[in-house]
Amino acid sequence: MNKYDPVKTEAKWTKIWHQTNLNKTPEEVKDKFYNLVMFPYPSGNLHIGHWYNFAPADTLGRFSKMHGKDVLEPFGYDSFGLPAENAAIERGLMADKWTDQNIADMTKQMNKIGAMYDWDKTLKTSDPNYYKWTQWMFLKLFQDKKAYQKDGLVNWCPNDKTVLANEQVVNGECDRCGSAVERKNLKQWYFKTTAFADALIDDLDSIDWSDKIKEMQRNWIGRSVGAHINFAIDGSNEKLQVYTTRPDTIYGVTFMVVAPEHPLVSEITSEDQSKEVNNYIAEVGAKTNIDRMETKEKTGVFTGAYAVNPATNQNVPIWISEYVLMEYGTGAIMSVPAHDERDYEFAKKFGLEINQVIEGGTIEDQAHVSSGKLINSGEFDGMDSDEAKQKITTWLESKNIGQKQTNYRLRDWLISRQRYWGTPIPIIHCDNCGVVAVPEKDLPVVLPLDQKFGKDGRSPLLDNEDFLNVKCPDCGDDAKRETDTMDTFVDSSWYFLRYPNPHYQDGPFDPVAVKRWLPVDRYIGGAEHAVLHLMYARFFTKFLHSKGHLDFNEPFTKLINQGMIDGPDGKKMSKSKGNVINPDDYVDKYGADSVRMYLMFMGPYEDGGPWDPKRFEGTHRFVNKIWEMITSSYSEISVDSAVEAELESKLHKLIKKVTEDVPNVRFNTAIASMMEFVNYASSVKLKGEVSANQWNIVVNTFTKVLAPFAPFLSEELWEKLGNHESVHAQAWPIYDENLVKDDVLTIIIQINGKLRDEFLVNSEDAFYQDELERMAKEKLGDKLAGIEVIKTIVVPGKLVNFVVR
RNA sequence: GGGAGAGUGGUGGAAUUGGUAUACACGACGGACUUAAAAUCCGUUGCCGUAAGGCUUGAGGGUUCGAGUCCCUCCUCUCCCACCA
Repeated sequence: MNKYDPVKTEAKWTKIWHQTNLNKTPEEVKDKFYNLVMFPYPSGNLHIGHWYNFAPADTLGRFSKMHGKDVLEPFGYDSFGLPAENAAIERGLMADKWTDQNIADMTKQMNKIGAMYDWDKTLKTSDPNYYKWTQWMFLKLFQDKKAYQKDGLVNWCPNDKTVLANEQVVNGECDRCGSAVERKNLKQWYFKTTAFADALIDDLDSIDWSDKIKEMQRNWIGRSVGAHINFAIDGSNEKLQVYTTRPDTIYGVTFMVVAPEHPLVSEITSEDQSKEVNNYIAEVGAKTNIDRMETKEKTGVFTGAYAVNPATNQNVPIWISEYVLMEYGTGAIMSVPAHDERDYEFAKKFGLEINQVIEGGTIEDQAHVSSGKLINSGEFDGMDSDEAKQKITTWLESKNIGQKQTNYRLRDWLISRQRYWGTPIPIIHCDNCGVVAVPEKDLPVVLPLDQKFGKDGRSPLLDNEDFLNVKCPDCGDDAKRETDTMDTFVDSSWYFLRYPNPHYQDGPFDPVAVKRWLPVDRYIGGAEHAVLHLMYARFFTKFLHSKGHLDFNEPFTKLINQGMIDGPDGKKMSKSKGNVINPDDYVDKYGADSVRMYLMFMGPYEDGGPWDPKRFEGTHRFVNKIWEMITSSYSEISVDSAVEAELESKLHKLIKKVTEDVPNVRFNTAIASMMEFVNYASSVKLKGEVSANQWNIVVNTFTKVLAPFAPFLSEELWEKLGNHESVHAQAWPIYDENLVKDDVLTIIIQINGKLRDEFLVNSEDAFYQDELERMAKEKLGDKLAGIEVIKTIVVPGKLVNFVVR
C-alpha cells in the first residue's frame, strides 16, 4: 500500500502551481469575488491563529473560484508598529531590518498553507511606495479640515511612551501593553471621525455583519438625542450650558453639576468656597483613569454659585463633581435627583432637594428613572414624557434658551504617536507660516532607516538633523518637520483599496481596478477589531466617498469574525503558560491539509476553541482514509444496482450539503458530511458493489468536492486519477435535484406525539394522506385496538400522529 | 448598572418552516492482527433497567396533535460597554 506523503506532495505542487501561474488573479472580471482576510502584523512567526484565519478563508476563495467567480485573494503585511521598535531598543537591531526579515520568514511559512495567493498582489505598509499614499490621505483630510491639531487631555501610555486613541484604552489600560494609562494635557493630531457619526451608525443597516459587531459600533458611537439648555447664573452674565436627554424633567432640576475641569468653575466660585473647590480640583486632577473608575462613592464640592431653573425660576446650587465628564456633552448637567440614579445618590449624600416631576415610583427609596406622566410641571402636567420632551424643547427654543441637540460618545480619533516606526505625518512647522502641509509633489516624507535607539526609547527622529531641518514650502525660511508618526491603524484603514493594483503610481489606488473589485465581498478577521480597524476603515471609506474618490460608501459588504484558538488546556495561548501550538510542528509531520481540515472541522468557525491534539489525529486519520479509498485499486465483486443508485444519491446529497454549507461558513458540517460519505463509499468499495465505471465517476467527483478544503491532497489524487488539468481549475460539480430526493421515505408513527413505530413508503405515495393513515393503522395493528382515536395528524412525507384519549 | 449572545452525552459539537434529539468526530470499552507495542481494522457506547419498558436538550411553567426550536419566570456562563447626563 502506498502511503500519502504530505511533505513530498506539498513541495511538488507548490512548485508546479508557481510554474503554471495557477493563482494569477484574472484581469478580465465578469463575476468578481474579493476575498480578504485582515492582513497580519509581521511578528516573525506564523502561529496557529493565523492558520485559523487564513486557511478556512482560502477554502472559501477556492470554492468560489470553482463556482466560476473571478477571485481576488491577496496577502500583505501591516508592517509598521511598536514591536519592531521594541526589538530595536531591546536588542539593538534596526526596526526596518527586523521587519523585513520577519516578512521573509512569514512569507515562507505562509506558502505552506496552500492558499491561492497571487504574490504579485502584495503590499506592506512600511514601504515608501505605500506610505506615500497614507501621507496623501492625511493631506486630503487636512485640506478638508478633517485632520487637525488640538490641545487637550489625552491618554498617555507611560510604558510605550506615546499617546493613545480612545479606542486603544481598555479598562483604563493600554490595549497593547496593559500599563495604566495616564491623563496628560498635550497638543495632538486628530481625525474628525465624528463628522461621519450619523453615517457610521445609519449605514450599518446596509451591510451584512453580525448583529453583535454592529451593536458594538452603535454603542461605541453612542448617539443620543436630547437638548442643550442655557441656565442663567445668579449675579453673573455668564450662562451655564448643559446637555440633557430628559428635558421633560426640567421642573425637577434642583441643582447643577459641572466637571472639575470646566472653564466656568474659576469664574463662578465664590470666595469662601474657593479653597475647598481648588483642593477638590487638585485631588481629582492627580488621579489616573483607573483611580477614577474605582471611585464608587459620589464626591463633590459646592461652588457657592447658583443657577436659575428657567421653568420654576428657583435658584439652584452649582456643584462640581468628577462624575460629570468634561469630554462628553457640555461638561455640565442639570441634576434631576428624583429621576436619575446618579443625581439621586449625589443629592442623598449632600442633602440636596429632590422634587418629583414624573408620576410613580417610590422616591423615598430610589430614583424613578422610567418615563411617565408629568406632575408638578406647571402647564405640562398630565403630559406623557415623550410628548413633554418635544413640547418643553419647543418652549425652550421659543424663549431662546435651548434647542434640540444630538450627542455622540464617539470622540475624534487621536492619530499622532510619539514613535519612530510609523508613517511620518507630512507637516512642517514654520515660525512665520505656522503649520504647513508638505506639498503633494514632495511626498513621500521618507522615514530614515537604519536608526539607532537609546535605552530610553526616544524617537530617533527627534535627534535626526537631516530629517528635522527643512525649508518652509510657503516662505522658504528654515523650518522643522513634524516628528510624530501616525497610528498604525491609519495605515490599515485603506489598504484594501490598493490590493487590486498595488503597483499603481498615480494615486493611492487604481480607480479602474477599484471599480473592478471593490467593495470587499468577504472580509474575515477577529472580532477584537469591532470598534478599532473596522470603524476606522469605514470612516476612511466614507471620507473618500464624500470627496468623490469612491462610488461606494461601505468597504466590507459581508464580515466574518472567526473565533480564537486556545491552547490544549483551554486557556489562551501564551509563551508563559507554555501552551502555544506551533503549526509548523504539525505541518511538517502531517501536512498542511490535515491542519486545514482539523481547523475547519473542530467546531463552528465563529466559535474557535482549544487545539486538541487527539481530535487533530482523528481528522488526520480521515485524510489518510480518503487517500487509501481513492488510490488503492477498485474491483467489482457483486454489482448491485440498488447500491449503485444509493451511492449516486449519497454523492449528490453530499454535493448539495457542501454547496450550501461553505458560503455560510459552516465548514464543520460540510466536513462531517464528507466523512459520512467516505464511510459509506469505503464500505461499498470493500464489497465491490458498483461498477468500476461508476466508482471512477464517484471518486473524481468527490475529489473536486474535497479540493477547496485540502488543496494539495486533492490535486495529487486528481492527477493519480489520470487528469491533467489542475483540480482547482475545475468547475464545481452540480447536484441533480432528482437524485437528492429519496425514492423511499421513512414515515414515523406517533401516538400523542411520541414515537411508536415507523414504516417505509415509496416517495410517490408519501403525499396521499388517507393512504398514509391507512398504512400507519395497519402497521400498528393491535396496538390501536380498544383505543379511541380523537384525531389523526398526517404530515405528508413525514409522519402520522394519532391523538388518543 | 446597561447591551448582546449562549446553556444538548464523558468531550468538541449535529439537528429545513416546530415533525425520528444526540449526525460527524474525540475518548472509553470489547475484539482482530502482533512475541509485544504503535499503527490499522471490526464491534459497542445518552441515562436508568437483565429485559419489557421508562427517562432525557440549565430549572420551572405555558402554547401545540407534537417543543432543543415559539412565549413567560428563574438560574448559570461568555463577550462588549460602563458615572455618557
